[in-house]
Amino acid sequence: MARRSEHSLEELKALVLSAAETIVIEEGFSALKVRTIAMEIGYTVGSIYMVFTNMADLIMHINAGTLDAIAVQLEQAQEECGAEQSIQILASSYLRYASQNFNRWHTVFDYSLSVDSKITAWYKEKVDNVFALLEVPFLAYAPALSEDQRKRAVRALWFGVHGICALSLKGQRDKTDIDDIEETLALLVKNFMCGLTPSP
Amino acid sequence: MARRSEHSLEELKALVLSAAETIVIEEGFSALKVRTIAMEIGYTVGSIYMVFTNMADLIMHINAGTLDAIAVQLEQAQEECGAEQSIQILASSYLRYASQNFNRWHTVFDYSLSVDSKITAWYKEKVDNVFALLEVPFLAYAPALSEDQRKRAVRALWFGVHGICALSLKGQRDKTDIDDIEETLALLVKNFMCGLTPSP
DNA sequence: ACCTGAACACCGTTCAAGT
DNA sequence: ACCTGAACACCGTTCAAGT
Repeated sequence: MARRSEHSLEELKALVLSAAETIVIEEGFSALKVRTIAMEIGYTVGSIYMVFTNMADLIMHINAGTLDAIAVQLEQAQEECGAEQSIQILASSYLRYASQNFNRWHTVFDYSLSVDSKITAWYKEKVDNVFALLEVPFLAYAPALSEDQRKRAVRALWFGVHGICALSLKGQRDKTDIDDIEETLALLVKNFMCGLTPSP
Repeated sequence: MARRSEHSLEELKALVLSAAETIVIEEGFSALKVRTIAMEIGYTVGSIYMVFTNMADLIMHINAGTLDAIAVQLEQAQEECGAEQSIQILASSYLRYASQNFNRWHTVFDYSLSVDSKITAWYKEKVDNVFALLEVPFLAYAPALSEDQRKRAVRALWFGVHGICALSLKGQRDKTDIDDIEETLALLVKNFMCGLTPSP
């Protein structure tokens, strides 16, 4: 065989990425294997290494797509309302995304721990993009804060929101569970915002 | 060979667990392999399966020890002071443990995701034990809260504290980094506590 | 009864060989 | 130039065989 040339390298890369995303979404990160991807797209294992340097590279691209999807979800959630409610809505939206796309969402944080400083600039940009979305309502809520103070406040609250999502979404996830997590999330946001501006 | 009988099964189990803990502490979870453990204690792979049903079982025992160590660290940190400062100290102590024992600490949360509802009662008890420690200062700080409200507040703040530790401790961890994380942690705690009791 | 170690069914990655 | 697939160096787990 060899020399099929049915797809360009770019097309092949897209095929691999798409198949890999489907596997992660449907079966989770632990089900992602080179041989499975190859079978799924009708190529052999070697071909995957033509378009991705290794699994870590492929996973980083999967996670980049997830970060984009998270940004889209957060953008869509924006409404005309007060700054505190904006932040509440962003937190709820983040929880909703994490809950409805658990495997995909989880892979982002599962993986970045094993990367060891190989995070590229374009990837970091996608992370920053999500954080930039979160900063907006903070600017409206507490305009008196310095940029450093605001960035720290965003980090504190958002890492906190993520922590609640991550640790809460481990067990079974039915509708009542999600409502309960959302209530915990709302408590964190409410208390935090209250402390951020003692005299509104 | 065979029939060495140099150690009882209990002693063997302790040997395996101790060697495994050392590997996790020194090289991290990803370096933990049955063959390495076996070599380290002078037995062969098969012996490990005499005392642990599989790797998941062994890891759960490693994590149980880590949870105990966290509880000890939090207990030792207790001081004679106000309730809010107590919580600040607990949060700092948790960060200190996570930072100084990163590999071991990280394994607890790395792993529990892949367990799939196989968490035994005695393990859950160790988790509850840590949470019980955290509840104490909340009882002093906001005695008016119902038990449900207090438990939710503890979850909200502590999952938040954990989130900050987990996401912040990924990059390089030098002393200035830790100070920065501690400041973020303190902001979360301060704001949260302020919101918890609007009129103290 | 205790312990071995070969065997099995997996992994990710490479690269000489084909067209 | 593109693609294969055998080969390599790993994994966790099992279990017939030894003493």
